[in-house]
Amino acid sequence: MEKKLRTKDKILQASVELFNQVGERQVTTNHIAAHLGISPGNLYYHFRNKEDIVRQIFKEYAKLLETRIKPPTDKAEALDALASYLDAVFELMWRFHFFYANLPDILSRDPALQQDYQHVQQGVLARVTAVLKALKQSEIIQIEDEDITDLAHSIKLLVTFWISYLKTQAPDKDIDQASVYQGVLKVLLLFKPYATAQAQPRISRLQQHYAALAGDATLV
Amino acid sequence: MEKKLRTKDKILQASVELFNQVGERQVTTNHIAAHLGISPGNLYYHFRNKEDIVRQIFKEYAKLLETRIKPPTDKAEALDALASYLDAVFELMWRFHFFYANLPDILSRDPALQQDYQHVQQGVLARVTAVLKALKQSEIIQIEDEDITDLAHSIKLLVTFWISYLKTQAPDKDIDQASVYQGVLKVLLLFKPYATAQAQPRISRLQQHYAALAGDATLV
DNA sequence: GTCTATACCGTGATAGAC
DNA sequence: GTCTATCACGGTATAGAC
Repeated sequence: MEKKLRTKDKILQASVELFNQVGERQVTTNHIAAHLGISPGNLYYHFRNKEDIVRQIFKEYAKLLETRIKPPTDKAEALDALASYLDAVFELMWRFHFFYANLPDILSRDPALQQDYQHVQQGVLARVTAVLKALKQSEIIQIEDEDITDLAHSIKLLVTFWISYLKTQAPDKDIDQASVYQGVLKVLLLFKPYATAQAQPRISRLQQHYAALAGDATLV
Repeated sequence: MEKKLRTKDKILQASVELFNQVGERQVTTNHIAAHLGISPGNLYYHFRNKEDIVRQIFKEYAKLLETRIKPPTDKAEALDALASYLDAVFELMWRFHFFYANLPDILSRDPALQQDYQHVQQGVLARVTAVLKALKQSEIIQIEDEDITDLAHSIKLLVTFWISYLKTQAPDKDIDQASVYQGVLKVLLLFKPYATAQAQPRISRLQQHYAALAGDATLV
């Protein structure tokens, strides 16, 4: 199956790889072509320019986001919805972490991508809000309605810039799965002060689950 | 007084101006020189390269940070210490917002700056932690000791990337003072769930204070 | 200290042969 | 579809005159 990738797909796949490894900004179309052993001209046959490549990668990302993060269906288990949400966040953050490492820069160079991004983000905000409301309804957290949107934004900001934060704190250390899980853990900690007494143990268990995956790495 | 600026200082001052206006990445040494009506060669007489300029600007920033954010002296008024801290954060965020708009990118291009930054950040973390402990001691917030460091990191992350977050949400809107104050307000909201019942009204007042400064702008 | 002129290089992108 | 040229451009940086 892998052998049957068309050049176009190989370019996309190699791009994600290189972007994640050394950062989107540092990777040029020449690098991508060289990495694949094809000519720059060939790359330009398949894509108009580098932005075009990034945009298509984002499309793939957005598609995954949509399929993986479903709105909570039944009110039965809000905490399960949260967990599945966190898993999805982790997966996407890891798979496309180059994107998270320099988001403002990437967006500022491509108005079209900006549009797409903002559209996706509106959906994300709605879903986060929905999860929060479900958690409140299930009496897992106790929060005033007017604070929900703010908390949702805080969560979104934390998720969006967790990788960037890591890079500012320890630029030499490569991003690995454990460090991404640390971000998931931090999100959980934003909830903690809102947790009801009865939900405390369940949240603690979730916390331990992700703590195990995050390893014992400590921030500098 | 202004007229007596030496060329070197004029370059620094113009650089900050341009960086804030259009972003550090887009501004070249040529732009800076042209903006001042001097030759590129002249600029290179005063600075080795652009990184050198950015580094010196950071030094100025770090100096201000140190003089403006003093560790809380007496335990008498922890909440005052917090307020003065928030004011200082605002001032620096506003004055050097180009720096906050693309931190990972700027740092990744200059290992020397990275070093300086990390050193400064260690001090910041210590001070935030000290303020949090003082707030706990004054019974303004209620928090477990083991959570303090995590909260400090969350606050630091929020402050560091607030401008970046704004830019991802609404890239076309220019950063103004009100939008920076919205970030200050968000920091305050991170505290809210930890506030003791007795401190609630005082925190609310602080909140209103910054809300007024932040205007009624709403996030997209 | 300041200028002009210039060399150098990487990047993005295209034309035209195969 | 793919390759081999090849270019224009902009940014960095330096040399040498004033």
